[in-house]
Amino acid sequence: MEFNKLADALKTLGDPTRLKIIALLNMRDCCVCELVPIFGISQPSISKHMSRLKNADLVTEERKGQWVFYSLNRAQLEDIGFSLNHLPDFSSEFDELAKKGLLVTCE
Amino acid sequence: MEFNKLADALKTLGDPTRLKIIALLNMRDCCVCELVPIFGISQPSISKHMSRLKNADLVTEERKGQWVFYSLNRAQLEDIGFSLNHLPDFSSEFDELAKKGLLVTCE
DNA sequence: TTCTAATATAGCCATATGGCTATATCAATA
DNA sequence: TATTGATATAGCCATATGGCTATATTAGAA
Repeated sequence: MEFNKLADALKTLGDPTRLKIIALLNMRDCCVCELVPIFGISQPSISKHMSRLKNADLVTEERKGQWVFYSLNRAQLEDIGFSLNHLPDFSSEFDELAKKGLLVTCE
Repeated sequence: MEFNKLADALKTLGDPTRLKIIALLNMRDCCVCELVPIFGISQPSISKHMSRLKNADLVTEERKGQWVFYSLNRAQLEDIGFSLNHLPDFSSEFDELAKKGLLVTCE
């Protein structure tokens, strides 16, 4: 792992929105349209965050039909020495989504 | 650990200069006048970085005579889930300092 | 007390960043 | 094919950031 890439990965994690996205992905893969109502910011803003996370190799993407699902790259998180165990539990966000019928289940 | 403080600590680590300072402090406590020649940036710039690291509780300071020595706050690094084991070895920087007679030893 | 070395603070500037709206792209469906 | 829903990209704007110089502060030495 090149040093500047390590620093960039940490900087990328160091934004509250992106860090919470990481915490959410730790529980369940997500697509952009699920994250938008959770954060209450615009779809392009979420897309930009995902792009940045992807660029730092912290997440991977997989298209499923019209959705793009994002997953944690746990190997990369391991490589930069970051442990997910210290992140808060945001599972209630998914309960909220489910209540509103906004959970996207695929396959 | 409050979530925004966690994010701020990661963001603070995510600057190459500060991350290298953390790696250096992992080997040996340092004062500002040692870090200046290592990084080749101005003394106020180093001071500002130390101030930011201190503000994120990542380091502590202790004045010893005219010097201020900075130490890692290992408990805080533990709390944010960051492991020092993945940082490169920068011990040669101290060898260089020693060669130039710039190592500050106190007590 | 006066001078010097180490450190911190103030304030400037160019760049990066995180939000936004508008628009393009891509996949599924009518 | 035409439309609709999901996502990405382009480009704007206000704020944060990391460098700098100038200056203040603090501690030790002359």
